[in-house]
Amino acid sequence: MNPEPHTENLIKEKAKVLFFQKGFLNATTQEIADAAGVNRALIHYYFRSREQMLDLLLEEIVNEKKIRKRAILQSTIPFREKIAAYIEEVLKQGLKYPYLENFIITETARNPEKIKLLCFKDKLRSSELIKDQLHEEIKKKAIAPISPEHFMVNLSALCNYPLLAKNVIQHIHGMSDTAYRKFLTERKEVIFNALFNEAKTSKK
Amino acid sequence: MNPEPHTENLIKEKAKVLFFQKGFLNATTQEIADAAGVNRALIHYYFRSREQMLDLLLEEIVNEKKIRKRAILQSTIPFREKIAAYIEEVLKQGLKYPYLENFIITETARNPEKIKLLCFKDKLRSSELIKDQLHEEIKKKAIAPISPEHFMVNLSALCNYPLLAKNVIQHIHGMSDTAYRKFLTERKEVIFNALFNEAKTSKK
Amino acid sequence: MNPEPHTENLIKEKAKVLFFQKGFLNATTQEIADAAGVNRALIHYYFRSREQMLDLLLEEIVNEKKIRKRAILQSTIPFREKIAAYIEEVLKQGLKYPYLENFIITETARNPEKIKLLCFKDKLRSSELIKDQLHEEIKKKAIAPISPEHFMVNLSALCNYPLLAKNVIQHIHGMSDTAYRKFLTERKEVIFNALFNEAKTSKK
Amino acid sequence: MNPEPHTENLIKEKAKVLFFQKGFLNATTQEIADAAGVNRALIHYYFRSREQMLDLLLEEIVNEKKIRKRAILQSTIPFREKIAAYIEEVLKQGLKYPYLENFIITETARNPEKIKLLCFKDKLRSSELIKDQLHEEIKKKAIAPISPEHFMVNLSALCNYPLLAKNVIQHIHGMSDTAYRKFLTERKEVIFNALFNEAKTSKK
DNA sequence: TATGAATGAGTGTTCATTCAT
DNA sequence: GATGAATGAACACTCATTCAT
Repeated sequence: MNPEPHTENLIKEKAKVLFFQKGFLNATTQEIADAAGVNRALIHYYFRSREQMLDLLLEEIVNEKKIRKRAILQSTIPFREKIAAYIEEVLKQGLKYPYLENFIITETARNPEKIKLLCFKDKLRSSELIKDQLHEEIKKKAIAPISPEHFMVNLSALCNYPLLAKNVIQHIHGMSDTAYRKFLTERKEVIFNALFNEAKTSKK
Repeated sequence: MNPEPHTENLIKEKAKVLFFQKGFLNATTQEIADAAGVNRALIHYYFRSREQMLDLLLEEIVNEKKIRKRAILQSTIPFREKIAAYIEEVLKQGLKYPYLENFIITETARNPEKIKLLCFKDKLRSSELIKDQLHEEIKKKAIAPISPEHFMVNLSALCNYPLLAKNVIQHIHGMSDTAYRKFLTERKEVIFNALFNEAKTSKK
Repeated sequence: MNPEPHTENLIKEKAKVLFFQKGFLNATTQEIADAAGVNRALIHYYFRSREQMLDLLLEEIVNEKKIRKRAILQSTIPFREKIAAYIEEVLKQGLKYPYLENFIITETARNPEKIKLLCFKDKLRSSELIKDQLHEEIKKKAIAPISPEHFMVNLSALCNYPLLAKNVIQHIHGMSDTAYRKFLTERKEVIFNALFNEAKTSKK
Repeated sequence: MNPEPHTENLIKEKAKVLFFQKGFLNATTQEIADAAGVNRALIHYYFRSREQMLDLLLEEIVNEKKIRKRAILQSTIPFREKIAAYIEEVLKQGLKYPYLENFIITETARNPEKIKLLCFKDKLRSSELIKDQLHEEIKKKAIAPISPEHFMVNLSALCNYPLLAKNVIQHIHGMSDTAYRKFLTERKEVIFNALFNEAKTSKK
C-alpha cells in the first residue's frame, strides 16, 4: 500500500524507542508489537527473529551515528572547533538514545563476538583520525601530553556517562528533572574544559 | 571467607561474579546454581526469590563501596591527595565488579523506584563533601571554575566508563587484553590530569 | 456445540469434567491440556492463568445452575409440584457435575472471600422465594412447621450429599455401580417424602 | 523425655486441625510443622511421608468416630431414642472436624482404592444394624416405608451437609456466625422430624 | 501483508523428601 | 529425638517462534 515499507519502519522505530530510549533491555516481542500497534507475528515476518531485528537496529543506529561523527573528525576545521563540534554531536546523539551504550555493553558481555557486527568496515579508528592534530597541539603546549586513545576515551566517557547514569546521578545529587536537563546543557563547556585544561580563558 | 554460612556465601559470591563481573545481567538461577555447584532450589532456600537475592547483593556491594569512598572524602588530607586516593579506590572497585554500574542503570530503567533501595541513608552527598575544598582550589586559581556536581560526575565518568565499555574500547582501538590492562594502569594519572588541568607539571 | 471458538470451549469442557465431574480438585494444567489434546501453554493463551480459568468455569456453571433453579422456584405452579420439579433439577445438575459442591467447599475454605464471586447478583434468596408458599402449607397443616432456611438446607442436603459421597456410600453399603445408579433413581421420591412427611400416601 | 510420644501426638493433633477442622486440604508439611512448632523433617521421622501421615490420621479419626456411632446403633434402647442419640453424636463429631467428609470425598476421588483403608474391618454395615428396628417401625406404620440404606443416607446427609457447606449456607441465607451457630443447634430436632415425619407432635 | 492459534523450550518457584549431624 | 542443609520432581507461567489462513 505504502511505497516505503511503512509497517516495517514503524516497528523498527518503536523498538528503538523501547530498547535505546526507554532502556527496556528485555523488551518483549509482544511489548514491541503493542507499541507499534501490530500483531506479534509480524515481527518475525519482517525480521525472522527478535535477535536479528536487534542486530539490524543496532547496526543502523551505530552506523548512522558513526557516519556523522566521522564526518566531523575528517573535516578540515581547526582541532578545537572540531572537538567542540564532536562533543555537540555525541551529546545530541546521546540524548536521542541514552541507553544505546548501555545496551551494547550488556549485549557484548554475553556475546563478545557481536561487537564485530557493530563496528565492521572500520578502517580508520577515531583515535587515528585525531592523532596528528592532537600531536600538534601537544607540541605547541596548547594541551597536556595525552595519547589519542586516552583522549577519545575521556571524551566518550565525559559525554556518555551522564546520559547513561541519568537515574543514579539525579538521585545521588538530588536533581529534579529540570535540574538534570540544565545540568546537561552545561556539560558541553564542562567537557571541553576538562579536555583542554583551560577553563579560565574559555569562560571569557 | 566467612567460615560458618559456607554455601550461602558461596552462592552470593558466584552470583556477584556472574552479575557484576561478567556482566550476565540475565543470569539464570540455574546458571548461578551451576556456578556454585549446588541445586537450583537452594537459591530459594537461602534467598526466597531471585529478586530478593539480587536486592541483597546490590545492597551489600553498593554499601561496601560507599563506605570506603566516603571515608576517603571525609578524611582531612589535602584536596589533591584526597582526589587521587578517591580515583584509586574507584578504579580498584571498578576492576572487581566492572558491570555494577551497568547493572544498576539497567535495573533502574525498568524499576525507577529501586534506586532508593540502593542509596538509602545518604545524608551527605559526595558533592557536598568536596564542596568547600573545591571552592578553595578554585579561589586559589589552582583549578578552573567548576561546580561540585560536574566535578564529581566528571570523576565518575572518567573512572567508570572505561571499565563499563571494556569490550567496545578494546575493539574500537584494537587493544589486546594486555594492552587494555596497560591502558587501565595509565588512567589514574590521566584522570587526575583531566580533573586538575595541569598535566605538564605532573609529567615531570 | 459452539462452532467458532472451538479449542477454547474444548478446554473449558474438559476442565469442567476433570474438576467437577471426576473430582480432580488439583488437576494440573498439564492434565487439562492432555485431556483436551492441546499444548499446556494454550491454557494461558486463552485464560491467562489457571486460577482465572477456574473462576470462569465456576461462574459459568454456578450461574447456569442458578438460573434454572430460580426459574422453577419463581414459577406459579403449586408448591409440591414446584418442589418436585426443583428436586428433579438439582439431581439432574448434580449428576452432571457431582463434585461441584465439594469443589466450592474446598475452595472457599482456603479463600473465604471467593464465595462472593460465585453468588453475585443474588437479590432474592431461595429461602425467600418459597417463604410464603411454605407458610401456607404449614398453616394448612399439610407440612410440619419448619423455617424456610431449614427446609432449603434439608432439600440441598438430601439431594447433594448422595452425589458428593458417592464412593463412601457405595463402599459402606456395598453397592455396585448399577446398584448405586438404581439408588439414585429412587431418591427423587425419597427426598420428596422426607420433606413432606407423607410417604404412606405417595406410595400408593 | 515424655512417657507418651509427646511430639508425635502434637503433630498429629495440629495436622488434624489443619486438615479436618480448617479444611486446608492441601496443607503443606511446612504449614503442619509450623502449626506444631517443630522442624519439617520431624514429620518424616515419625510418619515416613506426608501421605502415610494422612492415612494414619484418617484411620484414627474414622475409627474413633465409627466405634462411638456403632455403640449407639448396637445398644438396646428404643429406635427413636437410638436415632436421636445417633444424630446427636454425628453432629457432635461433625462440629469437631467439619471438613472430614469433604476430605474423604476429595481423596477418594483421585484414589478410589483408598476408601478400603478407611472402612476396613467393617463386618456389619450401619444399614444392617438398624434394619430390623426400622422394619418394625414401618410395620407399625410409625414411619413411612423406606429402605435402611435411604434412611441412613438421609440421616448422614441431613447431619453432615450443613457442616460441610458452612460457608455456602452462611452466604446464601445471609447468616452471621452467631446465626449459623443458632441454626446448627436447631438442626437436631429438624433432622429428627424429617426422618420420622411427625413434626407436629414433636413440637408440642 | 497480516493475524489468531498453537507450541517447545525455558524460568522462577514450591514442596516432599533425604541425609549428615 | 531433632534439625539445617540439600535435592529432584513437579508446577504455573512466559516467550520467541511457527503455521495455516
